[in-house]
Amino acid sequence: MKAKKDLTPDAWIKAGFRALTKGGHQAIRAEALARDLKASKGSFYWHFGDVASLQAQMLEQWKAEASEASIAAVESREGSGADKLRYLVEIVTGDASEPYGGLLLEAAIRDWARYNALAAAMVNEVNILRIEYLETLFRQCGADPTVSRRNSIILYSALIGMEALAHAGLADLQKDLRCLLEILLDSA
Amino acid sequence: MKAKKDLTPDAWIKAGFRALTKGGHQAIRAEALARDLKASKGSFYWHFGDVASLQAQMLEQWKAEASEASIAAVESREGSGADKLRYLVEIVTGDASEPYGGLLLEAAIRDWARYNALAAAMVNEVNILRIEYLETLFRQCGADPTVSRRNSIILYSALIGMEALAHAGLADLQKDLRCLLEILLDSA
DNA sequence: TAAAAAATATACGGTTCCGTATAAATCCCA
DNA sequence: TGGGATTTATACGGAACCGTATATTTTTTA
Repeated sequence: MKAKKDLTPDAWIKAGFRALTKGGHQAIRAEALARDLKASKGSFYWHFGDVASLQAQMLEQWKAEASEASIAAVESREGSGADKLRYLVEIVTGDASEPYGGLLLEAAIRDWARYNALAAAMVNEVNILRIEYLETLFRQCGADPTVSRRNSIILYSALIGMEALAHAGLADLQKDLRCLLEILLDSA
Repeated sequence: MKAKKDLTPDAWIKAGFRALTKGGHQAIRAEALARDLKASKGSFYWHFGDVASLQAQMLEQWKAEASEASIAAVESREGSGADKLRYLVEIVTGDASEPYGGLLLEAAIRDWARYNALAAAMVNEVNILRIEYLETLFRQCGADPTVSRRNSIILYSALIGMEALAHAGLADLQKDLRCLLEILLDSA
């Protein structure tokens, strides 16, 4: 009468993200995930051809969500470009649901991208979309295209770098990034 | 007539840094390093008790060098605080002059720190020293302590983040960081 | 309700690594 | 030049993993 475990591919993908966040991309292993799900790797290999296939699906899923989530939240609000930028910073740095929001996962994926071409491609696509979106917001503040692009790169870079410092308490992600935003908005 | 290979501990440490830069911290493995050095792992285990011991020595060595190299180069020069900051940005983004392969190695160690307590401790120490040094330079520019600290964190964070973007050509490390520095210097 | 399909479990051979034990080579020096 | 110390190589057992092959169980359906 034991129920089938009903492991969907998505359950494995979620386990993959857990492993990735906790142990880095090398921790995404069929047998380790099976242990996590209290299943056997036979089950894993029924759903996926190999580990690389799971990883590819993880990256696809991340790309789809990472590109849209925050942007959609900001765009659903009315306000000036500066307001949207401020709100975006709050969302991205606040995000109390998970510890440091998706930033821990983001960092793990960024690390992954250093040693894997597919991950690098995905991260690059996401980076481009986000920077382009930031550009549009800075332009809405009246900055010219060159400055908008520069500001976007600076703000986005600082977010990435601050996350690493914030863990050790060296930076206050929310406060420091907010501060940088105001400096950039004033510098035009 | 074969000469003894005369592998010093340092040769293994250098091989460790090569592996780290190329494949991440998981690539620091006794047998892999032995292959790289065309030696056997028996030799490795004569010099080191285990892999963790090699890793610890790598981190110690990196910490010692990373804390001093750039700072010493800047301090050997005469000039205002702003001049020193500009020169520091040039040096650090120039990459080629950096010991141990520069920013790529740094990034690999930062990744390592996410999953290893000792690496995290070392990176934290280095971060603190660097940020404190940046603070002194900003104060020499006339900024008050609070602003100096904020600027230091922002500049340092942006360096870390931009390195990731620069690989894909999304950022021009030297140009964009130089630009940020000027914005920070003006914002006071 | 029995056969087919779907999902999971187990068993296997192969690879790579770890760390130890032991053998072999090389160097030093008395 | 020969024996002890140093350094490197080889051989071993054990662990974790991959991917496949083969049961076994559960669900569906005819």
